[in-house]
Amino acid sequence: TFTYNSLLSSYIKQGKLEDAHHLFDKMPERNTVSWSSIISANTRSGNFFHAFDMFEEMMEEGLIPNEYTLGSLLKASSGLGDIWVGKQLHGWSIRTGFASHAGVRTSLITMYSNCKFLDDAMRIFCDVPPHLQEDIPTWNSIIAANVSNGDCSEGFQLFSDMLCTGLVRPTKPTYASMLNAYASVGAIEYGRIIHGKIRQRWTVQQGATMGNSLVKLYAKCGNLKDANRMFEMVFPKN
RNA sequence: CAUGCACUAGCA
Repeated sequence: TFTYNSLLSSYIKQGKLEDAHHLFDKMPERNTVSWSSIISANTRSGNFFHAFDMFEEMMEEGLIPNEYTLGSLLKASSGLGDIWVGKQLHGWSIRTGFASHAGVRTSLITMYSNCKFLDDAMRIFCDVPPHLQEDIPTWNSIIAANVSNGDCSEGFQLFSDMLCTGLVRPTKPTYASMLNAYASVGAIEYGRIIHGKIRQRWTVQQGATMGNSLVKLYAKCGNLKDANRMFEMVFPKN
């Protein structure tokens, strides 16, 4: 089964979902890892309903989801904006103890955030025990949650709290959220500082996924010349 | 052997 799972995950990495499903169907044995792989592949590609279908089939085979499966299922409910399913999963993860895993927490925060329940997202974040404060996706998710739900000042506060712990370094998603926040409050000069930090750490190529946020920042703040310059740097061929 | 975080065109 390990061998089959490895092959399965390599299909998924190559984006060959058809082949992955085909292999999955004819595997002699499927364990929780196999199911988690195929379910996460479906949520990542936006097939949320299919992910839940597979989840049902998994249960029918008598297998119990674990923290990996749960993360993907929460992401699927988040993608559907289905707060009801999300809450069911939340309840179940508390009862089983999986809620204590960093990945599950992050998914819960994102799920509540996408469903516009910022308060619930914050409640989850506040329960994070100290030893999980070094998990950067957890910070990123709660910062993004506040920024995208309109509470930028809380986003700035959290960012600074994060730096104060000294436990984690910002990553690309962290900076992207900060750029979005500065864009939405029109603080272009602070945005430039972030831009500088990004340039210190990544090449234009490596930082390409933050290009959109940079274009947005400069465009929003009326500096079309810089926005155009960013656009050309990030998408040189177009 | 598998999970979770930002960005991801235009119009509306």
